[in-house]
Amino acid sequence: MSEEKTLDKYDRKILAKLQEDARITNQKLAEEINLSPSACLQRLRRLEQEGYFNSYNAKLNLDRIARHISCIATITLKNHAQEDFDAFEKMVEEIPEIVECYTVSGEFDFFLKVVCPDMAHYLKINDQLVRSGNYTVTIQTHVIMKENKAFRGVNLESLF
Amino acid sequence: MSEEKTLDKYDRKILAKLQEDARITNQKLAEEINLSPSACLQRLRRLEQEGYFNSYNAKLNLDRIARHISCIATITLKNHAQEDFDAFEKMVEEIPEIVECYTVSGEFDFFLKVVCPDMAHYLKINDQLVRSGNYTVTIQTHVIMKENKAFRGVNLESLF
DNA sequence: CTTGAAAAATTTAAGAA
DNA sequence: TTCTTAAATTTTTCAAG
Repeated sequence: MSEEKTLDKYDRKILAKLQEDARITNQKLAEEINLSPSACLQRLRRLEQEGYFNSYNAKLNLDRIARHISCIATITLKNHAQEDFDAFEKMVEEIPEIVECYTVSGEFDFFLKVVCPDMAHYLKINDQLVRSGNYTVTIQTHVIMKENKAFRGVNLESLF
Repeated sequence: MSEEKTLDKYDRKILAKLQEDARITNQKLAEEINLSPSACLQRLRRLEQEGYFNSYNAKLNLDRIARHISCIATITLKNHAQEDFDAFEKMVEEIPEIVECYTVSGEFDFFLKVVCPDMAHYLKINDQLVRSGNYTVTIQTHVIMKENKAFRGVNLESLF
């Protein structure tokens, strides 16, 4: 089987490099970590096979592409039965403008990130979240005014 | 110059596909959008040149890689002079465990996402944010218990 | 845009450390 | 095992049309 070995320094470098640049060629990757291309490719395929990568995504420069607003919403459900959570999560899944959703501890139940063409559009989604279903929610909206630090991967050094 | 033309349907498909799979080969990409490989590559290079992509990132399956916790923190500065914002943003920039930071409207000034090996480590960062500098902040921490929807790009359909 | 040829990268297979 | 080398395949890139 191909399971549960610890990651050595080459594996970690491969993970780190691909976080930074998912479109790097295997050949450049191999060169940067001092392995032959075929050994590097073999490791990459093994890591992929074993589920170390969730996805490879291009991050678009939305400002260049279309007028839009991004919001972070905090959500508090009125009732906390499992079915209330399930219903809310199902709704979230079906709304494509909601690009991220987390269940959290503390004052709120969920954090959402929503990307919309404009505020009118956002308000429709807000209404949909508040009214649809038989659960009741409290929503606080925070418009993103500046992205000070965009997600470009975690610092693996600080996790090992 | 190579500026300010509107995106046609091929361009949009290229952007959408690369959001979904940043490591797709140009050949497969060309096939999926019904263009010849060379025409497709020419468009991709032009889009890159014109700044439509911010980055290409592999999303790691952190659960598979190392024990860790992720938190969302809401931040409120006590003083709102420009220098207070600048000082806080500078500190955020220097802490690698902070993987995202947004300036927002509403009740809070910032949202942070933080990835740490454990809660003890998180508390150190919390202290660093509260004490360092001559600004004062209020921090509320929300531990992420479940990632209901991971970011895999925006729905371009809803923006056009 | 397309074709088609040259250059580069990926993938596979054989064998060494 | 995991690596390296080297050959076969595939992809990328470039030059015309």
